Amino acid sequence: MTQRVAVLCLERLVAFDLAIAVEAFSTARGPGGERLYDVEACAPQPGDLATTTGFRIAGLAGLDVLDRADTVVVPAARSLTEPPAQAVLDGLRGVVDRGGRAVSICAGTFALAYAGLLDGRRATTHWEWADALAAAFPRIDVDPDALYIDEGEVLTSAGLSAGIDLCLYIIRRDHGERVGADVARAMVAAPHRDGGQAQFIERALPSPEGSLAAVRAWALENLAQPLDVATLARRAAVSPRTFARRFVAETGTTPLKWLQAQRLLEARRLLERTDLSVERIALASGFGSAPSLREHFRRSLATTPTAYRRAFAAAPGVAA
DNA sequence: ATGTGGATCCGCCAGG
DNA sequence: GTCCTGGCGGATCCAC
Repeated sequence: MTQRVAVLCLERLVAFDLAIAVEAFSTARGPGGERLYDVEACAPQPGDLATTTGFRIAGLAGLDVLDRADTVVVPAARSLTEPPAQAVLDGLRGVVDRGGRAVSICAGTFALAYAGLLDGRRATTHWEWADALAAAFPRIDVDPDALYIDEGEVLTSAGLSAGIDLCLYIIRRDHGERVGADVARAMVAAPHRDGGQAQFIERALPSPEGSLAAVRAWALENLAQPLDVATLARRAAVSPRTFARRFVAETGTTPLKWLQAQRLLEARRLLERTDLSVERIALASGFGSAPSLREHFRRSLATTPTAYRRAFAAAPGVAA
């Protein structure tokens, strides 16, 4: 049941990206406190490796780790201005060919690109490298604005902290909202970028001038009722046009998309932690009807609310 | 499955 | 000249 995660380190590694993957996956715990991922860092040559920040990293396993990995994560590395060794490319492709998945953080996307895993697919990378990626690999549909992109067996993320978002997303997809939220809390990361409720609870400082954070917090408390841009704009005391513009600037997404993402998270939370009917949960999370909730589940999670609950609900007797 | 009315989004532009 | 605002129109998306 424990999934094997290999973190593939290449010369002149970005240490932060490595740490993201290692911390996130090795922090995830099941209901009994057991590790859900077995994380191992590897490199083309076992042993040690240079980072971009002066020090070296030691104790890395060899590429044979890839042969038994369910997931391979590639952090950024400066050496990726050139294609990695053939054995690295073969290893990456091998993971996907065996039904595993390949994940990249930041410029690690280049490794997946060199391996041909991104041809005909959407992908993202650090904004600073997006143009170079698109130029070098015309068959890849590069989206420089996305935080991360899920193409099923291949997932890519933008720079640095977007790697945290992606790892949390994967954990949440594998093991449900609750396990993801626990990892986020342990890492003191936002459970979902600019989403989730915990980050707004007992906010110590007043929101910065002009910020819409207070309106988002209010929206989170009122997800069950119909919310439209006009209503939110009125609460922010600006025109709908200005509200929409600021919203995108602050969150990187549009009001409706954000709202739907928050409602989906709430629905997942309720499915995992309560026995409420799907209909009740649909109403409580603001989807209005069970069919609407089902449609959103199908589109975003490729599953149904009932199947989701069966997979992720806390075992009976486990405290909520 | 398809259509329809309404909301949303986004480029554009004028005004402060 | 610059930045931000807010209104308009059309394409698109969404819910029913």
